[in-house]
Amino acid sequence: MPRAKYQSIYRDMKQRIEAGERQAQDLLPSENTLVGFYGCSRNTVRRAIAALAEDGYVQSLHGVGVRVIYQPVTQTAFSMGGIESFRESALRNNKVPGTKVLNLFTMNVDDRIAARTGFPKGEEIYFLQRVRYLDEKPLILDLNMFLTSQVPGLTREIAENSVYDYIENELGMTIVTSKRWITVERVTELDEKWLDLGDYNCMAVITGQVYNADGIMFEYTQSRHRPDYFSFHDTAVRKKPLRL
Amino acid sequence: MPRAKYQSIYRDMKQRIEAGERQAQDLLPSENTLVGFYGCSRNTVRRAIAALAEDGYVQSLHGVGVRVIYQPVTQTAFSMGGIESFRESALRNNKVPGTKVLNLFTMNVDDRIAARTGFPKGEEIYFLQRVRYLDEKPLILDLNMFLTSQVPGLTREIAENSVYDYIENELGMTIVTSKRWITVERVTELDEKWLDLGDYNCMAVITGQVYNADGIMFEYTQSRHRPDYFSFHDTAVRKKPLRL
DNA sequence: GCCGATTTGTCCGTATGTATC
DNA sequence: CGATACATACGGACAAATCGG
Repeated sequence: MPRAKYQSIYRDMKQRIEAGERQAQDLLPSENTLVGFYGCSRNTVRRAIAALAEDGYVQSLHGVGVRVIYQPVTQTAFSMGGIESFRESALRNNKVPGTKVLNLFTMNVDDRIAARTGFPKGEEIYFLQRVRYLDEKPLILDLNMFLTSQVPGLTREIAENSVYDYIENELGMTIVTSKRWITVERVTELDEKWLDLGDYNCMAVITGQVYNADGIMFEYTQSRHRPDYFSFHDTAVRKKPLRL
Repeated sequence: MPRAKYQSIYRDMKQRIEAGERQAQDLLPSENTLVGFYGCSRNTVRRAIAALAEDGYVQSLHGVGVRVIYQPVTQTAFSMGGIESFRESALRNNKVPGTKVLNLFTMNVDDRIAARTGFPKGEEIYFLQRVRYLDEKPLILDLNMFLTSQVPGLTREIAENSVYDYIENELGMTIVTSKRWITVERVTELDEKWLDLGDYNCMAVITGQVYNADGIMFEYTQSRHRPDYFSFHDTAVRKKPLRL
């Protein structure tokens, strides 16, 4: 699968850390040692290490070594990170995913939608609304808009399973980048109608734009989560000590 | 400041994009062209491009080129991204920051705090609670715990300004990695006491652990945001099309 | 459909700088 | 000071994807 050498090294190192071969605070073998172990150049080892650092698994310490900072997570709520489909996230969290399609139709982008989503006015889009279940509980209200020119042939049946699976495997499109932002918004009538909210009057909302390999924004998403089952994870690396 | 060549190239390219020299959808000059322009090796150009891609400014397209996908953001709410101090974020968002210290004392980590934060039991910590203002409005309730062994000499005065500034510039400690997660929680009495919440019964909560260059988790943070002024941004790159 | 030019992706070897101990 | 380890940079080679003729 990972044809690139640095990727297989990255995966191997990652698995070793997850397996507990190196505990938090331990130093990895030096880069030069790893060069010998994996039979590759130092550049290649460094790429693998850089990828682990981005995942928050290790951190490089100049003149010292590479320290493991990975700690197994204690999972509670449904967590999302990276670009993942609902199905992928659900399975990663050991939940049984379910989907009910509320609406699926095509329409043209008007001024209001153009301003909100960033789609060009006049473009034809699919408008898709779904309720997402985890272990039978309705937790998420999803709104998706796809450019029909980019995602043709979308059906209710596909929407009930994985649209991303369809996009990537059937249409052969490559999803590359997504921009997302998280906000907290008031519950709407739709939220209350389809989800079990108790007395919460807020929802956790993930809004996003997804770009394909052509650099075209082909999807706009809004995912409204029940607050008590929402968790978003992130690891960040401080680049430059900003001076203010 | 950026002594590394690839960083100054990164900054230059970034500024040019922000200045509108290249619009979204445009292709950058090819890597080889940039090698000539900046007088460096191809690897160095590629590092700068990789950094721009992580920022969501460009995306590389195999066999095609590097496409600009940066679009100037329409700022509404207060946004936080990367590892930034409150002051840094506030200034970046053109707001006037203010701080009121509610509590600052030392204590020892008990079982309950150890379980919640990940600090070792028995360690001495600073316990700091603050209200954060933006343009005079109380919007954020901050809770910080610092290992006193790592952040000695913390005073009320420092807490009223930037603790991070103190840590990095006075103590000379380098902040490297942070893990954060975002959740939505019910309002507490403290939230209601110090913030103007209207009838919101939820808060956006950013919880995080911060590691220094020694790989020691020296800070635990909980930042409780008023929902209508909360926004968290993220760009993600899909690495491998997961097969399920 | 094939071929060749262009462009990005991967990998290597080497040299030098810099931080730590 | 010297040894070790990571950081940066260069130059070259080949692979893989894209696009036009």
